[in-house]
Amino acid sequence: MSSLSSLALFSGMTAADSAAIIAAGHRRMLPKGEPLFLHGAPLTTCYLLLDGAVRQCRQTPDGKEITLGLAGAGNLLAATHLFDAVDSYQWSAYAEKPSEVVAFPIPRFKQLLVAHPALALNILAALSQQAHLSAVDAEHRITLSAAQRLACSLLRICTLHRLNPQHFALPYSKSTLASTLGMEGETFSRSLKKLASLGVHVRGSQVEIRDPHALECYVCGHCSIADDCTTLASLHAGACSAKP
Amino acid sequence: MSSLSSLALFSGMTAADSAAIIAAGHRRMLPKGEPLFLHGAPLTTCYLLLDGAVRQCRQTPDGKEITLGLAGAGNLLAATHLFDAVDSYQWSAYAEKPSEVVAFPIPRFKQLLVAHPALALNILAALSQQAHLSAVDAEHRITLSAAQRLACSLLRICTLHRLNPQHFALPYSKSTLASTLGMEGETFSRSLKKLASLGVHVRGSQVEIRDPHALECYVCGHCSIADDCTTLASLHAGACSAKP
DNA sequence: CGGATCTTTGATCACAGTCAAAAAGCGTGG
DNA sequence: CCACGCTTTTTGACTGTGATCAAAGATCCG
Repeated sequence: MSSLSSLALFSGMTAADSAAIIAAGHRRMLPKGEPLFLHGAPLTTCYLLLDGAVRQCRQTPDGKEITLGLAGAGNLLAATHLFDAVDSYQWSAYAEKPSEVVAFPIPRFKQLLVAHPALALNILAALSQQAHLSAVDAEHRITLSAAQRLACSLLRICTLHRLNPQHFALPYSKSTLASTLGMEGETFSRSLKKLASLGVHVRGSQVEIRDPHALECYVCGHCSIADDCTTLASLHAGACSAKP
Repeated sequence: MSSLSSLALFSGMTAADSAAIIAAGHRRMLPKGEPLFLHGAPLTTCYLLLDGAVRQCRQTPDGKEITLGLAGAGNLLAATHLFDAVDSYQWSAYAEKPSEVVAFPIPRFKQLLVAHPALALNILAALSQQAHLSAVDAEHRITLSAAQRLACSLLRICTLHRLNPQHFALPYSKSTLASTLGMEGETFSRSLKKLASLGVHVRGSQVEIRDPHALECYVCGHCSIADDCTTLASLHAGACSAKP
């Protein structure tokens, strides 16, 4: 990794400290599609994702799969289990792209938490933010249509990856994105169609959002947390705007 | 309150310590229907619910209300905001029944956290558990039908309130329960009908679950976290079984 | 070029939301 | 004890959305 210090997990820490923490784990490459851990397996290790992407999911007894979320570089995986009183993984994690992780035995990582209070605080902040996001997500599933959720997701992708909404490539396959949004591939495809009238044009993985503001009106006017939406805030701040 | 020590928040602490914590806040009675705090208001206070029930909810700009959850005695309200970096409440809270709360100014409460590490750990455990529950809930909304979610909720009510499934009274109005489950009153009513064929009989607020095990099969066979379901575990342990 | 996977399109269906109206509870006051 | 008005719950008819199944197009990669 070029810069560990850019990871939120290490914010407010010295380069020496973050390097020492990384050194306490084992680096490992994970080919695409490989599991990092499996639902129900004994809980031994938590992982810091340095590069790539990991999909976390769960299966019901009757065979349906639910995608819980997609983790990117800088995310800590199975972090909630540090404070949980469980002894097995509560879901599975698979590499969505070839990924690089650092594996920490959980007891070892707990020692690190004690030794580095800033690390513990960063993790708490991340967990809290994540809880926030999943609450927003749950609400979206109730109040928004599939097309609106898709639109929200497109905007979020732009801000998160610092992409230019006027022209960018989807960072994941459409079916992966669909499952992240909790919808079927067919619905995803049809929803994209609906957004065409709002100036969203798609060819393959290339996306063009003619008027991000129009999309925003289409979505955020129905969202109860629009006031505190980080995506919205950075859109307005021009974090991913093309026009200089 | 008869016994503070029975609250999960104070588990592992001396009676003197928990009394001292309580003494740091202001006790207050809240009549039914009154707001405890409102979405968007400046974040000043967190609350410990000693008795009664509080419904937490949010409104979308176009007027829909989403119930986030129902808190009972022993719950800490706005606790996530202790670790969040927000300065206003992210949702509203209203007394569902006449309730008794202890109000803590947030800076004061943070001091208490430092002074009583056990308190901080209990709160973390509660937050973690709550995150877990809301994840389960989100999944249920995707994978289960309204009738199945209702059945799950009935079983959970029995275990949580230590009620006898063969004969108990609903602790909240049907419309409140419906909104907790994220469904309309009409759907709730119709779903109750569907459960009749599984031995669930309702007259007014009196419920009779002839065969809890049958209900369990109806629900949990489709749930990906059935293995680790606390409701299920206590059902099997006979925590609320009538037969001695 | 050929085979595999991913995506789109079409047709159909089931579920829960909506609107409207009837029925059941419930507390109040005569 | 009953009649009254109010709220909550139930029932009915209808609608919209997204899931499902099936098949046709794209796209990718050897």
